[in-house]
Amino acid sequence: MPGAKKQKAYLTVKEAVLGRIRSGELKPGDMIPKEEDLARDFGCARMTAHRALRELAEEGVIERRKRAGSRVALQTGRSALFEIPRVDKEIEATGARYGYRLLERKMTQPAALPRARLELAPKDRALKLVCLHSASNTPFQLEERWINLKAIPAAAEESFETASPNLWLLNALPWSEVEHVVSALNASRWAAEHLEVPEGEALLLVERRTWNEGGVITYARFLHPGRFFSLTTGGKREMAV
Amino acid sequence: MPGAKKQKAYLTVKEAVLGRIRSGELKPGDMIPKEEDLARDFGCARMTAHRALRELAEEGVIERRKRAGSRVALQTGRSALFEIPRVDKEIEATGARYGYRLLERKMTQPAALPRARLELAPKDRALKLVCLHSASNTPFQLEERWINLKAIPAAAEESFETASPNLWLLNALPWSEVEHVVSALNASRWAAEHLEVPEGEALLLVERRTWNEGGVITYARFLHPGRFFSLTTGGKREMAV
DNA sequence: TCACCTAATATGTATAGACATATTTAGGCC
DNA sequence: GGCCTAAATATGTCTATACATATTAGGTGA
Repeated sequence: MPGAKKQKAYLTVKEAVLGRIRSGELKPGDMIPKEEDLARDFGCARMTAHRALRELAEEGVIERRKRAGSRVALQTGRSALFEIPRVDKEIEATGARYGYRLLERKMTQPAALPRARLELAPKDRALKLVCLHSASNTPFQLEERWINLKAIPAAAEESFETASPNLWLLNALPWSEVEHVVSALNASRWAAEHLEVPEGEALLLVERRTWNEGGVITYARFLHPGRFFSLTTGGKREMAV
Repeated sequence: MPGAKKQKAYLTVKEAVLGRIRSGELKPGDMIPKEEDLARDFGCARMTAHRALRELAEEGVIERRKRAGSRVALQTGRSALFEIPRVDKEIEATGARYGYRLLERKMTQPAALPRARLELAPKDRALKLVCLHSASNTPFQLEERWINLKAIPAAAEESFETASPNLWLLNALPWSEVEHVVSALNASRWAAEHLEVPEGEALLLVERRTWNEGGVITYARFLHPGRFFSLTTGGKREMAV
């Protein structure tokens, strides 16, 4: 064919199999030809067919077992992946001006909930910060953060007047594991004032904990007006081609 | 070493590099040895080192460019991945009894918002369903769904009295693309009654659209009491080993 | 019949070598 | 100096082959 351009062989195989699944020719539970057959059919090496199927398995489209072969995955309606956008990038992407303000900074014995999240002993102290992120002077995110000083003593020396805790911690820490939990709650009087919304307004709450080898480093609560913030995924996005 | 068990070579390389990043030895922006050197250092083939680095790149830990080499990724605080659990599985996992009830079913010209989401013409009709999912008689999820009958005429014949639209559509459709949007909103009187929460309570709203080659098949709004439903990710989870 | 062993089979990992591709560097020309 | 070209280089893909590993199927004997 004149217009046909050469494609990566493993993508050719991958898309062919995916196409047969999407068209309905192969239904959930159906067997997929074995690597050897695919290789023969498409005129490629088994390793090439193997890569195609491996990626489909990593994406959850098919399920594979040694000796038993490969089948179309059963739970098509399985978990969707979401992304939490970075606040500053998100704001700047819309053309708005990103603003940051430190509202509170104190060394304190955290309340029961943050203390439990930080896995601290009852009398331990932590650094509490409250910050407001805004887009062109409109409040966008209210951040409450507790930092475990035993994990990063250096944080006690930092004012956080201009640098957001998030950025500072990213530079200060070598690496870490993260946990996120998303839920909804009604705006307290305090949150409502800072976010400039009515009391009781529905807010999206993102809680984040970050770990080191040593234990929990920081626990943060991000509050967003529901109308401003959403997590999105998918959107007719095709597989990477 | 006596206790040392043989590990997959590509994981040995992958974890070694990841360890140097986590320990802080390699910081964001730092160069990573080229595949050839890693292969020599670890006594493996270049393909093996290649796979280790490829996976790290797929996970976003490092960034790679031809000729320019590989570096530790800059934005460590980048997007987190979330999972939306499947309602029925989620409920049954807690030991509770999953319940489903159809509250409403009618053929209608959808309101402006759902019509726009379905990308329908002004006079087009769609099938509207309202369903309640519950866990041991406690309302858990209120589902409003619109189905594009031009995309699946067969839906008009289905009562949906016992089978939830989600399951029915999964069986009826060959394959599809999906978009999700998550946000928070205050419970309307109507939603509050069905979910048995006070009016104005913060709810988590998940909107979902599903596509075919033909276009949008269905648009659904899932409402959850904020206290009941949360999306989680991470949780000190280590890389797949 | 059933427990157990063995063979067959499909996927999983590893290797070495080849060529393709993108990008930077260096050289040469004006 | 500025611009173009060519070489150098690191990653990306592909092949062919080999062996490892998990699982199923079949057979064997108590």
